[in-house]
Amino acid sequence: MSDVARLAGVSIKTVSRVVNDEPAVHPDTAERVVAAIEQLGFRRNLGARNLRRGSTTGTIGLIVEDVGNPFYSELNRAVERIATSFGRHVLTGSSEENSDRERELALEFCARRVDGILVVPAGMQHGYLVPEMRAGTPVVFLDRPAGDIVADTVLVDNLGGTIDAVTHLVRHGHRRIAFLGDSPDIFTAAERLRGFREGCVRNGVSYDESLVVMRTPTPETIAHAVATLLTGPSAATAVIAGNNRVAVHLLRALAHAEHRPAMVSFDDFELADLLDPPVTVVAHDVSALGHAAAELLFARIQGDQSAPRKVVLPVHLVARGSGEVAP
Amino acid sequence: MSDVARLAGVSIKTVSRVVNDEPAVHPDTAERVVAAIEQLGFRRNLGARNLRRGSTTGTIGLIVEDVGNPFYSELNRAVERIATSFGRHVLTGSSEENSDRERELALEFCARRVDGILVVPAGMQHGYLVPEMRAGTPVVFLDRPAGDIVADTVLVDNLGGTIDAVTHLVRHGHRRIAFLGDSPDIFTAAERLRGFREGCVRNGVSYDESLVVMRTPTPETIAHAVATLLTGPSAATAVIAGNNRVAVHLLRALAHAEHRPAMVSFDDFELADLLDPPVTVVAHDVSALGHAAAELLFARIQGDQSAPRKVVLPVHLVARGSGEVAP
DNA sequence: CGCCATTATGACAACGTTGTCTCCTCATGG
DNA sequence: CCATGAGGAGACAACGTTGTCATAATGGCG
Repeated sequence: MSDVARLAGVSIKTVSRVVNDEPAVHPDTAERVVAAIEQLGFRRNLGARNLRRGSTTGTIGLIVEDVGNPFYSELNRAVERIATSFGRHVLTGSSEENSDRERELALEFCARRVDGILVVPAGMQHGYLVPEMRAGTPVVFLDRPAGDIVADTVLVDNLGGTIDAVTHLVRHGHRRIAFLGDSPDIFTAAERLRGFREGCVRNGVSYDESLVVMRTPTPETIAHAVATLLTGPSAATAVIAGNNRVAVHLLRALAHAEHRPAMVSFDDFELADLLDPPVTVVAHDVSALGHAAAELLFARIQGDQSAPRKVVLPVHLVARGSGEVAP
Repeated sequence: MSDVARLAGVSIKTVSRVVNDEPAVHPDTAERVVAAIEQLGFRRNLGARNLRRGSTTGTIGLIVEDVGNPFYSELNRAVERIATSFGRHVLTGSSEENSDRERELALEFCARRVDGILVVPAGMQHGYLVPEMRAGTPVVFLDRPAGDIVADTVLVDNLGGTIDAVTHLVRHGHRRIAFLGDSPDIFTAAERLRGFREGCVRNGVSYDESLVVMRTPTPETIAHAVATLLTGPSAATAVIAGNNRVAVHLLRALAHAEHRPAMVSFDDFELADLLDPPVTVVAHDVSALGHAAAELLFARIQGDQSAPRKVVLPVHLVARGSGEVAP
């Protein structure tokens, strides 16, 4: 800036006035300054500006499990859309389902003075965020709740959705239903398992623990579950996939089976409607989840001091055929 | 920091020493300082730190068309992985295929003093980046080249891949092949169209412009193209989808047709292998694209001054069945 | 016992901006 | 001809850090 000032023959304050469109600068002076800026390729340093003005940095942090997972990238997009409408940018980070990494990212973002943080938590302990929140960085949890602190949270109806899935299958005559979920350490997985159990109870089907597998979905774990639970004379006649990753691996594991059992997937996923038969899913609006959480975050950023809110978004079962297969 | 200093009864410089793990601080003093930091929830301001040290901000910018598109989110993930290994964070932005928005994002990122920028360009004019690059912000273009400047670029072999697709279809007896591509303003779309034409020539098939549609893929535009080119007695017997968006819309438009023409998609996509018949694709390694571009960017950030590089990554045709349908 | 090297600490400036205050000039009106 | 005020511009401090240098207290050694 001082280079620009020297070249234009003015003080740096005048340059500052020009770049900030402040009034009371003579047009001729402004023109000289603009020319100098142009010539030197000057771009003001936003970091210094924010420091001096004590203003916000104009960024928010988003921590998810994996920005490459279509579920989270849709979330990312929804958040970005809201952020842009508030003139903010988004710093993203993947926790890789590792609570240390989550913590590291969150604290790093705070040190960068983001205006707020959206977290899909990996861990169950969030006490480390209390000082940051007290210091004025709002935090909103989404998809999963905070472990041990009270904070704004936006969830989907995991419990109800899974109950619906069970009910749907039972209505189509199934009594032996398997449940393949993600690691039970993950809130949504545990909650959906709870829904599965509750669904069994409500529908008068005995809950059979031997038909449940809760493990991080990989081609191997799912293939093994298929071999154990969905093969042979005592196989389950229907299966519920606990999330989109499980569903995809499950479909692949079943691709060459002579008979695909009835199936419902929690989470919709692209092309589910084009498979044969199309996959019945418990769908939820991922964009709505991102929107709701981001809107809540910006309300906090703009000073909303009301009590922490907990929002639960509805889900709905989309019957497409795979759940209607007779036992 | 001064609050911490006061509470600990030391100077702020000593606090600085403690938070930076500098030697020559008495253990007792350090302990008092740490306690004060703990008590006040102090977190150092990285913005101020970077300003004073003149060091990098530890962030890189990534501009893509849409962070929610699985293609770009996989790219995002690959970039993040490299960035993390270099201790950097990623600021992302979606240009929405709008060159003004791309420019706005890029200049904003520069003003934030990111260490470098990765751009999947939306526009064809990038002169605006020249001053920034001269000022020391490296820029690497990926998936598409810069419009009117010389810069590092990482592309995939669009031309060769589409030629392969045509060859594959011709080998299976097709002579009337349709091509559905994205808007011809997009480099990759134009390049793939060029590959289509070249493929026709090389395989002795007459290039028929009436079998080509180049438009932003939406359910409507694709349905219209299907009605026009893939229906009726003079319909093409095979079709090439110019990218994953086109492919998905195309599959949906064809879902209820009595007969699905032979098909090859440029870009692989999840579940392509599980459709009936599985979709033959021209696959390229999106992660490799992101990795290569990010590695190149970090080489520049670390001072590599060699001439701008242009990298073209190979693609390979994955035959799955949909391209093997007889005409 | 005095000197020097070492250790521990603080004062101060600087990073690149912007807010506040002050100063100067010139036109206007009485 | 002077008081008034508006318009234009600069000096200076401050934002929260850290690098440089200076200073004070310690201990070892001749």
